Amino acid sequence: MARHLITSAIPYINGIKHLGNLVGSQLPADLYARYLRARGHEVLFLCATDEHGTPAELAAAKAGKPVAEYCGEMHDVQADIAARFGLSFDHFGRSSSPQNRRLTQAFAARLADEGLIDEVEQQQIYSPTDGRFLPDRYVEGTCPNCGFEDARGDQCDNCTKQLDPEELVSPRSTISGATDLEMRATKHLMLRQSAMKDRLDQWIDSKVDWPVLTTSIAKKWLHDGDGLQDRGITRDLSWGVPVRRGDAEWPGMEGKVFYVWFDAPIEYIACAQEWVDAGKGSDWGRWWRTDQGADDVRYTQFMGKDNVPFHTLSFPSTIMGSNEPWKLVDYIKSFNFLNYEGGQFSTSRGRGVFMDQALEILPADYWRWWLLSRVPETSDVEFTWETFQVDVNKDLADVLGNFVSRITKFCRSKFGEAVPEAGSYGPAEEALIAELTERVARYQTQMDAIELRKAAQELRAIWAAGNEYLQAQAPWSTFKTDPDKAAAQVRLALNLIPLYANLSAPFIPDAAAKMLRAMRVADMVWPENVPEALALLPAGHGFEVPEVLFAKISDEDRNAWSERFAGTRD
RNA sequence: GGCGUUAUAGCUCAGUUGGUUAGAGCGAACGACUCAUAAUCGUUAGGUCCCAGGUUCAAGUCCCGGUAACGCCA
Repeated sequence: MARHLITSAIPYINGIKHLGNLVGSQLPADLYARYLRARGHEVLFLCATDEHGTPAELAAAKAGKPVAEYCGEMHDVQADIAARFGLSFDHFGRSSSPQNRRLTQAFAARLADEGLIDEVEQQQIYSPTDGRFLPDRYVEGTCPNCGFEDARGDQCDNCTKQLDPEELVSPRSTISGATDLEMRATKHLMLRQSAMKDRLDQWIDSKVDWPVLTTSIAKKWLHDGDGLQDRGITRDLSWGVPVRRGDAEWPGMEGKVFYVWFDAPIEYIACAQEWVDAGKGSDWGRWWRTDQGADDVRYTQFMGKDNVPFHTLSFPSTIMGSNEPWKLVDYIKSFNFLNYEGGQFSTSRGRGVFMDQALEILPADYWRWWLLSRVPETSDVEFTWETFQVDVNKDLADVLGNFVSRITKFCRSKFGEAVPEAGSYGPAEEALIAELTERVARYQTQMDAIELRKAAQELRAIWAAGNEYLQAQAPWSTFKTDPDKAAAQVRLALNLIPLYANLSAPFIPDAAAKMLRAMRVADMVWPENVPEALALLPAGHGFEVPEVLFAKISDEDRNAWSERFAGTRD
C-alpha cells in the first residue's frame, strides 16, 4: 500500500464548466483516485475553485453581486455539480480561503528572501475617479482601427483587432464611465523564473516517463526565444490575495493583489489545510512536507495542455525557489482538447454541453464512460452526438447492460433467483477464468500507467468476454440436454457481474453500485485474485434481476440534443 | 503577421527508441444463435499512412519544401 496525492487543475469560478473542461482534468483525476482507493492505497484527492482575478470581478458585476458573495454562491454550485458527477474529492476547496491567503503571502516572503523577486516600475492606465489602476478589460473606447465605439481594452469586438488599452481613442473606465484617464507609474513584483531555468531544465529532463505532451510544452517554454521569462505576480485589483511579505506590509505594494496564477497552484497545498480544518483529516504535513513524511507520497497532477506551463515551470519555481521542504509533483498527466461537432466548446457563446445540462439529459455514468474511454490523451478528440449515441448504446447498453440482463433473466426462468448449485467447471470455464486473469492484469497495468484509453479498451474486452462465453457455451441449449452443466455455466456467468462491477466502478460508479446491489453484495472489493473473485457468489446465493442498467439513446433524443446545444446556452 | 500542432480504413482514433503481410472500436456486407435492452457471437471487405524530394540496408515513423485544417500570441 502506498500513499497517493492527486490534484486536478482547479476550475475557474465564473460559471459552470463544459465537458471539455471536465474531461481535461477533474474526471480523469477522479478515475485514478477511485482506482487507487479500490486497490487499497491511501489517497488524498484535492480540487478547488480558482476564484481570483478580473473575470470573476466582471462576472460578479454582471450578476449584480459583490464578488465575494458571487464566488461563494458559484463555489456551492460547482461543488454540487461535481458531486452529482461522482467526482470523489476528499476536499473541494477555495483559492480565496484564509489558508491560501496566508500561504501565498508566506511563499512570496520566502521567494523575496531568496532574492527571487524583483520590484519593477511600469506605466499603466489610472482612473482618478475610480481611485484605481484599470486592467485592460476595464477600459473601453473607440477602436483606432475601425472606429467601433465600444472596443475593449484588449480587443475590438467589431473588427477583432487585438489592442493595448492606451491605443484606444477617447478611452473610458467601464466601472464609472470616467474619461479622465491617465498613465501613471506603478510598481509590480516579478518572479525571477529565469534564475530558476537551469534547475527546472534538469528537473524536467529527469522526468523521462512523463507524457510527451507535458515535457514538450515545458521544454518549449524553457528554450524558445530568449528562454524562460520572468513573470509578473501582482495586479492592480481589489479581489485577490493582498500583497504582503508574509505577515508584514510590503512597501509600495499597497492596494495590490497577487496575480491569480501565483496563488492558484498554492491552493493545492492550502486545500489540504482546509481539508484538515474542515475536520476531514488530521495531518496535512505528511502529504505536503518532505520533512514530515511526504517523501513517501506519490504526487500526480491532472490538467489540460493549456495549464502545463504553470505546473511544469511557474509553480515548481515557487516550490523550489522557496528552499523549503515542500513536496514536488512526481507525475504530470496532461490532456489535449475535446472539440464539439467540428469546432471548439465555447463558454462565451454557450456552444457545446455544460455539466449541469449534461446531467439534465442523462445520468453521470453515460458521460463518464464516453469521456473517459475516449479521453484526448494523444491528440484532440471530437465529440459528436452521433458517435456519442452509437458508442454509449453499444458499450454500455448492448455489451455490459445486456449481459447483466440476459444472464440474470435466464437464471431466473430456469433456476430461480439464486445461484444454481449443480454441475462443475470444465475446460471452457477454466479458459474463461484464465483469460480474465490475464485481462485484469493488463487492465491494472494500464490503469497504473494512467493509460486511460487503453485501460478502457481492456475493460470493454473484459465485458465482451462474458458475452463470448455465453454465446459459445449456450446454456439455453445445454439446459435441454444437461441441466447440471447449464447450472455450472450460469453460476460462473452470474459471478462475472460482481467482478465487472468492481472493475468498472472507477469509470461508472453508480451502475457498478446497482450491479452489486442486485447481486446482494455489500462491499466493493477489488479482484486481486480473479479465480477467487469468480467464486464470490456461492451456490444458493440470492439475487434480483436489476432494472435496465443503461437505457439506449434514441435517434429522437440525439437529434433534439444536437439542436439544443448547437448555439446559445438556454 | 509571428509561432505552434495536426494530416493513417466511410467515422473516431492506436501505431513505443525507424525493422517482417499498417492495427482497434464503430459503421458496412454475410453468416450463427434465439437466454437477453431487435441485444449477442463469428467471418469478410475497406488504406499510394496529405503531396513532392532527401537520409538509410530499411521511413507511417527522421530531415527539407509545399498544401490543407486547427490552435495560440502580439
